[in-house]
Amino acid sequence: MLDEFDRKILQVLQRDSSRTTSDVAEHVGLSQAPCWRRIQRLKNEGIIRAQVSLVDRKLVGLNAQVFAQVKLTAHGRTHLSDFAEAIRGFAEVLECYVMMGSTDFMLRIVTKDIEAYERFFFDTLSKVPGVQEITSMVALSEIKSTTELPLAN
Amino acid sequence: MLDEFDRKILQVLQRDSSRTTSDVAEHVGLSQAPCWRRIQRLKNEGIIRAQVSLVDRKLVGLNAQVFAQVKLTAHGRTHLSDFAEAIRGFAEVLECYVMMGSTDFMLRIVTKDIEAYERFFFDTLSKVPGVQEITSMVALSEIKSTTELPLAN
DNA sequence: TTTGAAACACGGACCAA
DNA sequence: TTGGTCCGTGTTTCAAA
Repeated sequence: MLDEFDRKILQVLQRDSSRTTSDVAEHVGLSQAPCWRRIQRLKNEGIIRAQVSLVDRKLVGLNAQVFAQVKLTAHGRTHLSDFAEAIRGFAEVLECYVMMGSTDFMLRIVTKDIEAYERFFFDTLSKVPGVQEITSMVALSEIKSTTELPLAN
Repeated sequence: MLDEFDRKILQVLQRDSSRTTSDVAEHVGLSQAPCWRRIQRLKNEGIIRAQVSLVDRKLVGLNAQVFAQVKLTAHGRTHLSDFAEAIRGFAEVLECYVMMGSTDFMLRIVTKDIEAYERFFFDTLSKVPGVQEITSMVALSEIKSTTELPLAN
């Protein structure tokens, strides 16, 4: 579905989407027009989902990062979409995955500091209907954090 | 450090950075030139770290997502930067955080399928010097996944 | 592949609050 | 100091020929 050109285009753009079409074209070994058409197609097909600015977490004062493992009650599991809906509404939760195994969900949560997490934990997350147990794991520092998917092949 | 205008600009751009300066300006209640100057400043100060395209993981055939908790040996912990260096070199590892508490690291890993993860696990991750124990947690589905930091205030 | 019109980024000059 | 309003130049997009 993706040929070598597409992959190279995506590799460039998921590193820096501010580069011009001709710049990308030169880098992947195409001329400007066909490269532009490919990028359009990748956008139309949803393969390029969005083009966003990445903001430095620390520089805007969001110093706390916590992973939370959430278990639902038996009743909560039968109303999973309610839980999902609630989670999507929390700006502090950047990621939430349904997990295989003993814990039901894995969340990555970002707040100003640990006190702010504590408030989010007690006032918001623990009050979501169906939540049985939450295990919080505080991240101390970041070794790697990227949005680049591994597209090499 | 960030006033109301800056915050609004960042909110818009971390959702869609393809919008034009005048478009952003109108949205935040500024005119084009001062808005442009602010965006430049945010880039220069590193608050806007990068501008990237987000690629749909499933549509490019990366179907497996795994969280791995890694513990190091006592010796490994004294050579933490070697471990960090190795991790940064693995394209499959999108995120890696140093954790507080019993597990040393939390990794988010993306591969084509579970078999590919298995290979990465045995052939690569478990062979990194200093690694003592790895607990793998497979993610089944995604409830939320965003790069938008919570900037409301 | 080339071309061209329209839109846009970029950045200076200058004034007003 | 920061925003507003001009202005021009050069680049980029995008859809034609």
